[in-house]
Amino acid sequence: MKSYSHPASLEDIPLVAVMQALSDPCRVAIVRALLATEGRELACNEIPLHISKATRSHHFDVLRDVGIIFTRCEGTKCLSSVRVKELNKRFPGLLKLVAADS
Amino acid sequence: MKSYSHPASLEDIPLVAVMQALSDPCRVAIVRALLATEGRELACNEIPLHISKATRSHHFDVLRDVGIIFTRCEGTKCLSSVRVKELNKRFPGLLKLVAADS
DNA sequence: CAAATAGTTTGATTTTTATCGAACTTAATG
DNA sequence: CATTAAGTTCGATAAAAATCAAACTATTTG
Repeated sequence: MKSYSHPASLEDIPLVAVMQALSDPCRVAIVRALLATEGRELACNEIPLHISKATRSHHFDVLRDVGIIFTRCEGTKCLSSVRVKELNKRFPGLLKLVAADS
Repeated sequence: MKSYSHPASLEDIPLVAVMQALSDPCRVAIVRALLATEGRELACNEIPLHISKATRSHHFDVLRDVGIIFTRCEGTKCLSSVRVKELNKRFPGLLKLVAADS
């Protein structure tokens, strides 16, 4: 079973790193889709994106590496969710910004 | 006399564009320095950065293009400030996030 | 006016990032 | 057990971004 490595604490994540992670339309779409489920987890391919699965996998990596999402495996699926509480603590206002329609 | 073009309204600026602009440490340093003056303007070279003046000029361009800063010329200097009001309207919480020590 | 100051522009280079296809792994399922 | 489903990893490519030196422009100042 695959398992992912996540930053334990968001304290050491620099702001620029999360900005960089959120500077791609696909990744913002992912985060928004996850936020829209109100806590439910989503598998990678449950989010409609016009990219290959390799690229999709890459974008999830980027989001995971900076602590924006948490991913766990279940069977052949990997389910992700936004690390809402921790993000709100570390970067208050960020998620609200992302969730806004803009 | 040089003059700059600024986006008139921030309405059309996508979130990802400002995220991208703020995903560089130099640029975040610039914005923070400007915010720290509480409304006063700063010339490009009044902000300590370990980069050439060409690169510096480039970073100001990027910030200006997405509507984060406003620049006007006075003599040989170009004075910049953060478009606080407009940013707070368009992206509430963003500047607070940037200003935070992190 | 010559020199200094402040910044821009250009052209080149390097680094980073996004992207994909193909081969692979792991788990569920007929 | 063969197949399908869901992702990952690799290697390659292409696009975007950061960086600089050098030459340039415009303005102030001695």
